[in-house]
Amino acid sequence: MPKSQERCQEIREETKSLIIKKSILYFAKNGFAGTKISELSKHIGIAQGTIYIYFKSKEELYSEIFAISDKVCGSEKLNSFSRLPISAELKIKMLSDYVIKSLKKDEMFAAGIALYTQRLLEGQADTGFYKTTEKIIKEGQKEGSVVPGSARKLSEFYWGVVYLYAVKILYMADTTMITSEDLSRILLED
Amino acid sequence: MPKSQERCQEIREETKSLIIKKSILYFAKNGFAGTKISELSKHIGIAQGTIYIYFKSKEELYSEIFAISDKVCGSEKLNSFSRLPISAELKIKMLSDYVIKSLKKDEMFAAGIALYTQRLLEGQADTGFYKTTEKIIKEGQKEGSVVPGSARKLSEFYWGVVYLYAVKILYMADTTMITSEDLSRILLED
Amino acid sequence: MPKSQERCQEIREETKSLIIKKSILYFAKNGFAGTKISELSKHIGIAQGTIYIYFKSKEELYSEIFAISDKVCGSEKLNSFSRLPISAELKIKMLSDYVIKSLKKDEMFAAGIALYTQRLLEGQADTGFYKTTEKIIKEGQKEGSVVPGSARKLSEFYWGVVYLYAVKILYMADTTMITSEDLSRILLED
Amino acid sequence: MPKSQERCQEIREETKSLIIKKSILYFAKNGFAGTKISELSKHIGIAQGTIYIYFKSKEELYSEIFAISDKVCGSEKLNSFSRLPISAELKIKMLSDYVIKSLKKDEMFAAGIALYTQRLLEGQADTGFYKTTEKIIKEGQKEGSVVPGSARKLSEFYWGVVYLYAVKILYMADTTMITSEDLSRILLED
DNA sequence: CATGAATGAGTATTCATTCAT
DNA sequence: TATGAATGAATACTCATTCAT
Repeated sequence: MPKSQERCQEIREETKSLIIKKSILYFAKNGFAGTKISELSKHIGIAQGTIYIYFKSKEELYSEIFAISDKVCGSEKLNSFSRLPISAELKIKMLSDYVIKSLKKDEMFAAGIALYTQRLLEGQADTGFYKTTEKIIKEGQKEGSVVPGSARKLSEFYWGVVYLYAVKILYMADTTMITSEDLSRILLED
Repeated sequence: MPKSQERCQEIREETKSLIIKKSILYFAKNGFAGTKISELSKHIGIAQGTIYIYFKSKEELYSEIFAISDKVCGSEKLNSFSRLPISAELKIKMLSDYVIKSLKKDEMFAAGIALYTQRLLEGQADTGFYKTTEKIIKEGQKEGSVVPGSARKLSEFYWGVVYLYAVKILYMADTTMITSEDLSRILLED
Repeated sequence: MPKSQERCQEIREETKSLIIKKSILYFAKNGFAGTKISELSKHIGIAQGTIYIYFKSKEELYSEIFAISDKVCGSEKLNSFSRLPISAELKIKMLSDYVIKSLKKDEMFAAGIALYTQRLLEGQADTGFYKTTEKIIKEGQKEGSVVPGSARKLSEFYWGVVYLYAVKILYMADTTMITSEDLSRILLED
Repeated sequence: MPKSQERCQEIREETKSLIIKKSILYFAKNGFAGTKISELSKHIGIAQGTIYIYFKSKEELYSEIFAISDKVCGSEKLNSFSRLPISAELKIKMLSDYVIKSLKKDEMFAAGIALYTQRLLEGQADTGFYKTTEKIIKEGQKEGSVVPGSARKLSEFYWGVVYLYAVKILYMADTTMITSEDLSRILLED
C-alpha cells in the first residue's frame, strides 16, 4: 500500500513538473491572454482535462509558473555573487558570464527571465535581484569601476538588456547574442 | 438634404484616425490576444460596431496599426540623420537625443516602437531602420568613435534598449528613464 | 403653397413606389431573413435611412409588399376569367395563357406569385385565387373537360407549378419555361 | 484511464450525424439566413459550442448538409430505376411511386429534395438526376408513352413538382398531397 | 426629405472548464 | 488518474434602426 502510494505521488510530481516546464516556455512566448489551454495541452502532449487535475485554473497555473520562474532564474545564484569577497567589477563580470551562458544553454532560464520581467512591468512582482544588483553597482561606483549615475536606473538597464535577449531567444531561432563583455560594459567604465 | 460628400469623407477619416490612434496604445499595452473589442471601443469612446465599419476584423485593425506604427516611429527621421554631413559619433548622439525625447513626450512613439519590435520578434516585419543604424555604426567604427564588434549585433542591441524603455513607459507610470548619453554609450567608445 | 404640397406628395409617392417595386423582387429572391436593409437600399439606389422615412421597420415594408403582391399578381384578373360566360376549359386555357405570358414578360408578376405563395406556405395568407380556381375546376369536371380528383388538390397543384416557374425566373437567368399548354394539361383531360 | 480510441470515434460520428440529421430539416424549413445557431442547437438538443467542434462555421455546416442531401434524396435509387429492363412508362410509374411514398413517410427525404433544388436554383449544384430522368423521358417518347416536348423541360417540370410538394410537407402540417398517378401524369400520355 | 455614420441589441464563434467514461 | 467530448459564458461580429447634418 505505502509503496503504490509513493509511486502515485511520484507520477503526480512528474506530470505536474512536465506541465510546468512546458508551460513556462509557452506562457513566456505567448503571454497569458495569448495562451489557449487547448493549444498548450497539445504542446505539452496531454489532454486538456489533465491540466485541471493539477491546477484549479489557467490563472493558478500561471501563478505557479511565476513562483517557479523566480527560482529557475538567477535570484539565489545572483545573491551568491553578491556575497563573494571580491571586487564589484569581478562580481559584475562573473554575473554577466553566468547570465549570458545560462541564456544560451537553457531556454528555461530565458523563459524565467522573460516571465519575471513581464510581471515586473505589470507591477505584480518585487524587484528582488534588482536590489542586489544595485548594491553591487554602488560598491563598484565607490571602487571607481562602475559608471556614475543612479544605481537603480543602471540596475534596471542591466536587467532590461538581459530581458531583451531572453525574449529574442524565445522568439527567434537564430538570434544574434551579445557577449558577456557587452553586458558588463553597460555598468563598467572602460 | 444629403450631407456633403467632402464632409462625409472628413468624418470617416477623423473616426478612422481616432480608432487607430487610440488602438496603437491599447494594443501595445495589452497585446493582440489581451485586447477585447468591447473594452477597446469603450476606451476609444465609440460603439463596438463602429470599429467594424472601418476594419473588417480585429486582426485587420491590428495589421493596419502595425503599418501605421512604422511611420509613427522614427524610420524617416532616422534616415535623415544618416544622410547628414557630420561624423557618425554626432549622428548617434543626435539620434539618441531624438529617440529619448520622443519616448518621453510622445506615448504614441513609444507604442510605435513597441509594436514594431514585437512584430520584428515574430519575424513579420523587416529591419528597415536597423540597417540604417548598421551603416552609421560601420562609419563610426572607421572613425574610431564606435566600439568594435558586429555592426548588426550592435544595432540590434541599440534598438533593443530603445524597445525596452518604450515598453517600460507604456506599462509603468513612473518609470526611470535612461538619458540620451546612456543610450549613446551602447555604441560609443568613452 | 398647395402646389408645392402636391408636388411633395407626388415625390413621396414616387419614392415609396420605387422602394416597394424594387423590394418585391429582392424579398422574393432572398426571403425576409436573407434580406439585409443595407444591401436592399443599395439595390434600390437610396440611403438606408430613406427606407425608414416611408416604413417603420423592415417588417412593415415586408407586410406592405405582400399587400401589393396580392394586387400585382392575378387575383382580380383571375376572377374576371371566372365570371366570363365561357366553358371552364376555355377559362383554364385563357388563365394559363395569361399566367405564362405574365411570368415571361413581367418579373414583378413572378415576384408577386413567389411572395404570395411563400406566405401561403407559412400560413400567413388566405387562399383567395385558389378558391376561384377550385370553382372553375369543379365546373370543368361537370363539363368533363377537367380530370377527376379533389378540386382543392388540383388547384394547389396548378398554382404550385406556377410558383415553381416564378421562382425559377427569379433565380435563373436563362431558365426553361413551360408553355401555356403544359400548364393547362395539369387540369385538362387530353 | 483514457477512453478507448474506437469509442471516441463512435461518439464523434454519432454526434456529427445527429447534428446533420437535425440540421437538414431545420435549414430546409428556415433557410440559411433564417437559421440561428442558438435555436438550431436547442432544436438538436446540444450546446452551441458543440456544433463548432464538428463544423468550422454555420456556412460549412450548411454546405455539408447539401452534400448529404444529395445522398439522402433519390439519386442512386433513381439511377437504379433507369437501368431496369422495363418500359419507360413503368419506370416513371415506379419512380413516381417511390418518390411520393418517400415524401410521405420520410421528412428527411423531403428536406433533401428541398435543399437540393434550392441549391440548384442558385446554380450551385449539378443536375444529376435530372439527366437520368431525361433519358427515361426520351425512351418513353420513342415508345409513345410520354408526351412530346423537350425532355429537359419535362424533367425539370417533373422534379419541380416534387420540390413543390417537398416544400409543402416541410412547411404545412396537414397538406394535401398529389398521388403517384398525378405525378406520373406530368410525363405520361393518357 | 435624404443621407450615411453611429449605435447597440442580436447573432456567430471561441475557449476555459467540467464530467462521463 | 487520464481522456477528450460537451458545455456555456465570454468574446467577436452583424445588421436593423436612429439621428445629426
